[in-house]
Amino acid sequence: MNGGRHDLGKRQAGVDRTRAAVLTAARELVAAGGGASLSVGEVARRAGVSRLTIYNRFGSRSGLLRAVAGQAHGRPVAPTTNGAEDPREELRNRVAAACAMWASDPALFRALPAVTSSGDPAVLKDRGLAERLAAADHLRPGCSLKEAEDVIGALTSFGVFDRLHQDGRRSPATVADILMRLAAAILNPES
Amino acid sequence: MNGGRHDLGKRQAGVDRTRAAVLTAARELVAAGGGASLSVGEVARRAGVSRLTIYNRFGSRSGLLRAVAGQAHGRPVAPTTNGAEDPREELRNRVAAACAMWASDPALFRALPAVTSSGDPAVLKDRGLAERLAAADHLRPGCSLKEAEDVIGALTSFGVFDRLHQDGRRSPATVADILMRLAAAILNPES
DNA sequence: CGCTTCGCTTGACATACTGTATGTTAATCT
DNA sequence: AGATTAACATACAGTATGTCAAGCGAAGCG
Repeated sequence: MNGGRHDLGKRQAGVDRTRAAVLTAARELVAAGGGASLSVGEVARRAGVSRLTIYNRFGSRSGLLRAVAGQAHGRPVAPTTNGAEDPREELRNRVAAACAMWASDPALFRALPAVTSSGDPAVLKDRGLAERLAAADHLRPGCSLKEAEDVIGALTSFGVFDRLHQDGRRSPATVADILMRLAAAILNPES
Repeated sequence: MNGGRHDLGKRQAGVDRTRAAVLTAARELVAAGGGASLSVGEVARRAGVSRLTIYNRFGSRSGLLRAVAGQAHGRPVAPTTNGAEDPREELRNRVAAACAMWASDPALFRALPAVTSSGDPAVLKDRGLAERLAAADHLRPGCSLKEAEDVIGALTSFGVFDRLHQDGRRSPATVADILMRLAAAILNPES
């Protein structure tokens, strides 16, 4: 016996559609500002499903919000432009990718931390980037590996982007330029 | 007529003590992580007052949390070391003051935005600082006034400090040094 | 001293949300 | 056909926020 597990077959499509509808509704409501004061019933009403269905799919209110956060942080906007030969080029790609991601739905990312109660989970944790910069001798003398990592993490965080983005008055590309000028503080000035 | 207002006299001390006890209890509970899931009853129990007293003082749960945020952001840690003659020195003081403030209770500031649902209210808005830097020709050529302001705001935000502070593994002074190196990106390189 | 004011308390109450339990319906798979 | 599963409705316990009414006690007033 396969554990009594049934093959859902055609019904799986309906299940996925239901799950997607719930996640979309929850994401919209979170982005609309109702982050902390979001009720499961409201999500159910907007998604056109029963409240119990949400509990069956996601277990609890926290589970639902965690799923929203996971979905938001898991969708890469840029086609993962890694693999550049020059680590400094990789850094620029990394900064640009972060800006593009945050710009894709600022309201959502602004409301998410109030919901997940765990700081930005290092959306794109590139621990290797700082090491590659150091290996290529591109780090400013006296700048430790840990400092480089933390500075990159801080500069690519949503909070920094959001302040520089200014509700769209600056383009994501302009923000990325500013961030790269700031990131120069950890780079080797010569060449 | 003074509106029939009674002079509280000695009782005013008790009122202030009650208010302070409530605010302290709420601040501790918020810092303890119960930011979003904080109940008025829990605060009342910890403060040793009635739940209704909190409603009388602060009107509502939101009012209480707003009072906590206002108190936290309103207490200057450094004796407002403004008035330096060199704007660049003023910038350093500003960065150091921000670091000292955030370091005074990181857990509280970490939990606050999840509660006030309004981003950091620009704790120390020094609009004049960027203008003084520009007037003294200390801004990097091509760096607009708005960019300077926003970069200063971003670098002195709690989120950036918290990432660099690393739960105390870096001292606030070290964090301030890193931030000053980053801030050099908006300063005029010559002299 | 009598009286009033005002902060604070207790108790009860209406409403809303979370999470669980029970049972039903309809669709799909074996 | 029979088993299985997603989704449904209803009801329930527990807890949260706010509101209302009545009362106590300390400090002020005449």
